Amino acid sequence: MQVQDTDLKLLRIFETIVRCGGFAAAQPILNIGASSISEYMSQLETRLGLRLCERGRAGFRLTEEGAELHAAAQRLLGAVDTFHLEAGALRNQLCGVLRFGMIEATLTDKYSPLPAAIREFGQMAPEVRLHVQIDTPGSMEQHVLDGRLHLAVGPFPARIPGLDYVPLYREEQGLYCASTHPLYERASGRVPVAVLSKQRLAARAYLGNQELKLLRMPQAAASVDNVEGRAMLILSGNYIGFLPPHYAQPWVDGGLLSRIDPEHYVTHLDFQIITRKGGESARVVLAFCNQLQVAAKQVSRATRNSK
Amino acid sequence: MQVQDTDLKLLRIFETIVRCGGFAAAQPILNIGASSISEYMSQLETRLGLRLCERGRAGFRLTEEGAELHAAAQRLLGAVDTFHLEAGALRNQLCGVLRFGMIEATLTDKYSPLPAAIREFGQMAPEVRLHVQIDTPGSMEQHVLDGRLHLAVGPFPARIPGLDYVPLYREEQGLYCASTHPLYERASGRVPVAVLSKQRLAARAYLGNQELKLLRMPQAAASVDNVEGRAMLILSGNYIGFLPPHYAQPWVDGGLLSRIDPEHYVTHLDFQIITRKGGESARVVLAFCNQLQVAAKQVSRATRNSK
DNA sequence: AACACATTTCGGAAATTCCCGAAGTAATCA
DNA sequence: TGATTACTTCGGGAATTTCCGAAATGTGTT
Repeated sequence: MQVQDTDLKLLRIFETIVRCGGFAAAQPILNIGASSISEYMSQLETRLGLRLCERGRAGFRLTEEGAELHAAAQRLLGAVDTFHLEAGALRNQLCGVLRFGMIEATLTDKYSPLPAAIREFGQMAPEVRLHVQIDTPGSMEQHVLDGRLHLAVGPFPARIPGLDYVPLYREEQGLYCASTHPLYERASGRVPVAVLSKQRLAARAYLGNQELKLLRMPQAAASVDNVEGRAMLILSGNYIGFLPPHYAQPWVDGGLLSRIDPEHYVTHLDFQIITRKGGESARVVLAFCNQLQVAAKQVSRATRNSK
Repeated sequence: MQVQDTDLKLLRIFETIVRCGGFAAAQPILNIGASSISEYMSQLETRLGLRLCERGRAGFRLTEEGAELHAAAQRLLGAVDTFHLEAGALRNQLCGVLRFGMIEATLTDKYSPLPAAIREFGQMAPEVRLHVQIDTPGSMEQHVLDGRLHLAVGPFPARIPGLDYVPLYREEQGLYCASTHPLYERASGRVPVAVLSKQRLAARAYLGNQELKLLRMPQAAASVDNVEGRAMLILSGNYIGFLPPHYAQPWVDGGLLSRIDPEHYVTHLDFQIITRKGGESARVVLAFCNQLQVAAKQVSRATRNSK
């Protein structure tokens, strides 16, 4: 096989099919007929000498090799986007596709600088298209390292050499329990650590044992990196867990959740920007990082004033 | 502009032209007519909206943007090669283009594991084509980081986070002066540091002040990363400097160079393999690294036995 | 068994790409 | 000044690519 110029098109088509989860779903997006899609896919498989996916009436499923090739294709297409950004920068134009990652449940945080930064950046560089990906910190670190993402925003407790970290803002984290939980009645008052440490905690895997140490627990009863999943476990009444207040508020208002001892159990998650070290970042990436930092400062100033 | 599939071909052509140093020289290598080359280049320039090079009877010269775009193109083409290696590995075949870098003047070193490793690797993976680049350590570090090279072999005194270092072998370094140098007559005997430190040293920039410290010198009289250039300065009679004995030997035999106090001024350069950290290295890269290590062990064993 | 659905195969028309040679231009060399 | 070199422009034919629709295939569903 030879990765020739034409193969880029095949890879792009493959990537879209995977993203859509099947030929049929990709058809309107690729805007070509079903027969063409089928032909391109078998062409790609022939070139690679690999079966990439099972398909047919039974449904669409990537083979193991298909999944790996998909990751490799994303890295390559990421490199193409990076080239595009760099070429645009040489023309003193900001254009191309900026790929960035963020963790979920930051949308409802009114202190998040992301919306403001995106608005400003969009006005400054209307030619730049954004590709946003919602993912876990660990996965985003990987993707920034291998070029699939240009940058990512989230809490990154580990410090990976090869990445640059820039502090951005903090998000408050409160400890919550459900109305059906034994602690619910006494939640608003003082709750000693000794009591807490006997509870079952739904912890975040990506924070390591940070949460456990704070609550003096030996181990987590459950670990979920997803906020929605964690909220579900807490709402079940079997677990306590940390949530961002802005996310928990609707349930607190509805009487389904209560914050446990807000005086004593406040922690903060430090949100950072990560970018790849070494590879001379395209100007667009720098511009966006800059916008993020400016927005973060504005938000924090506004917050202080309103207090 | 859009980086479309076709543009990869244009970039490849551009890269070849730059490597050849002109349209005319690239013509036989690309195997297409002069008119086609000209058309492709203006097509690329139009797409990018940039003038990439000056050409004409006056000679070929990259513009500033052209040079930057060339680097960006190399990174992109490097990513394509990497994809190719990864795709080949999924098929359990070792194929594609392996890009590796080395410093000059290791060819004449009979203790270098490179020739043996390349021979073995070539038999093991005949489908893999090698792209070899001779460069300075600093530049190779950069190129491994940004994906233009898969690995490099050389002395890397700095430890850059984001790179993996594997020790490979050591190269002896002797201190030399020319027959026209004041020290020549007494070179073979004991030469105190106090005398040496008054000499003018042709040092290697990439070693920092490592050589200077050894000789107790405040600063280098000249710095050249190139062995040939350093040899030239030493042969001029105005400088002393370190050279690998295998490289200096022909001049020593011809009475033009002499090694200074070999008993006391022996140093070693530790050659290492560098690869990129994090990006899951293609199996081919790992296989080649492995071959290098095996060859290094064999060479060192053979050396010990012959002593 | 009949049907619906997702994909594949096939043939072919339209569009595009590839690349050449001939003629032209501009700068240097003799 | 004229020859030479290095590239550019233009026209056009051959080859390839692109993509469609019609028919075929195979597999779950009813």
